[in-house]
Amino acid sequence: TSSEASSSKSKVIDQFIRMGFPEESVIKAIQDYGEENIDEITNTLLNYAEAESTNNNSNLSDNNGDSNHYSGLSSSDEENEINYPHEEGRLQALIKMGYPREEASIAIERCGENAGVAEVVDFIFAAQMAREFDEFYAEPYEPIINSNKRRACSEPPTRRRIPNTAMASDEELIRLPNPMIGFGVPNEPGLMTQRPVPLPDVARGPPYFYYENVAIAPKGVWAKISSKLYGIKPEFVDSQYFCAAARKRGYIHKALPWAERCAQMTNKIRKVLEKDDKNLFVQKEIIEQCKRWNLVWVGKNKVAPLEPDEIEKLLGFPKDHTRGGGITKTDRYKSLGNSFQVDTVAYHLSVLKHLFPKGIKVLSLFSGIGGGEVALRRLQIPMKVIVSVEISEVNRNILRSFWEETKQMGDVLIEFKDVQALDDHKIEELMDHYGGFDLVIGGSPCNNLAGANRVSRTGLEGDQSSLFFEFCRILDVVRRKAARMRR
DNA sequence: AGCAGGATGAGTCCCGTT
DNA sequence: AACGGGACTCATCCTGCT
Repeated sequence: TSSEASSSKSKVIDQFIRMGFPEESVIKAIQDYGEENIDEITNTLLNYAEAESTNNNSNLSDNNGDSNHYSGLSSSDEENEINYPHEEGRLQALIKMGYPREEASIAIERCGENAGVAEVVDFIFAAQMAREFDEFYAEPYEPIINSNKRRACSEPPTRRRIPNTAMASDEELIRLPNPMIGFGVPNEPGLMTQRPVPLPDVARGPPYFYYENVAIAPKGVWAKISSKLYGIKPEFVDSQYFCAAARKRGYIHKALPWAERCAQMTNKIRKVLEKDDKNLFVQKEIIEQCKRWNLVWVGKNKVAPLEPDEIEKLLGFPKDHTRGGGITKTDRYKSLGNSFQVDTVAYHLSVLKHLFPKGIKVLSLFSGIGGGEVALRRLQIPMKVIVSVEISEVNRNILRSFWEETKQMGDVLIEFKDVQALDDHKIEELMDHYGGFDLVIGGSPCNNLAGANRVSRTGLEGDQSSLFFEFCRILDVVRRKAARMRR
């Protein structure tokens, strides 16, 4: 903020501090490597962070308050953001930071006039990483840095050759990370794993899209999904890091299991608790059972299954979101069970906030009770257009009443019953009418993938789960049409 | 209809031991 | 490496009651 010369430097520092690294470490790393060697700095900082977390993770309070003002998503982000209103200003800043003029100006053009310098820098990084990713295809070496073995990635990126057979099997095997904390979680600055792999070139261009399904699917399913979605690697996250609901989803999210049928169990537990001898074993057993059946404490010695209201809250929906309009309790359980966890999705979608200040146009497939829409509203991203596809009537009613209640700016909510009814021609027509879509979002049916299914766990080709291919089809049409519209 | 209870089982991964 | 036990899972179907 003092002078322009120093502001470009502090920009780099700021960026790392915002990623959760201690300020002094950042400064030291930059002194050691020079601010242009971002990769080296990142590796060094990761090493520090790992050493820190293994040595002592208990004495966080010893730090004085000054050093931990890196509150991930807080509004201070916006205040620190230095906007260069004129293209020339931003270009100069980037060149000063050491980026080639040509690369910088392309990035500025692609990011639009409202983009801040930090965003443009992100874009350049992504482009650089994408190029490296391409090399991988030309000349095989280990593509994915295993998050659990950070040591392997903290070394300089030596390119180890691996046999071709390993390449083939890698396509089949997408390993679930443990723990599933995604690319980092609010209030846990130290935790960063499994950053989504840089986008392959084919995935570039609008619209953004967001796909979700159960993490623990039959073997090969996620590899197939990934290959159909431009080879982008899935991100696996457990919502327990965002709310009190612990479920593992691939993207990306998590919903609640069916846990309302356990009257017997609650009585058993009450009886046990009323006895005197509650030894350690019994206590452990009780906690175990509560977790298994998803019971909550509702009084002395009393546990109970979750009410729909409570599930609503856990999943991040507004109170009574699924209530009313003649909806039965069973239907509420069912609809909620199939939904997004709003906080988790909102965290992922938060990157869109500054990209669409004037509103976003969304194609929402398998909308359900509108988890994606609620997440966008939570982020205060105005929704100009929602085209929603949802087969269940009760769910469509819920989404419509949410829409009417919240009065989005465009007042446009178009509903379709069936993804298959949304044919290619219809999509193009809608895109012509509204000027394209900014985001395609949806989670396709998990029935035939979910472990709890005893009857028809038939995989991605199953009756319902095969609708995933409709997601791909629609996304592809939207992308190609968008490309044509840009010309 | 709506609701609650209960039976139904396998694929996958983790983690400890051999 | 290989093996085995344990834990886990956006489910489905049927029954019986109100």
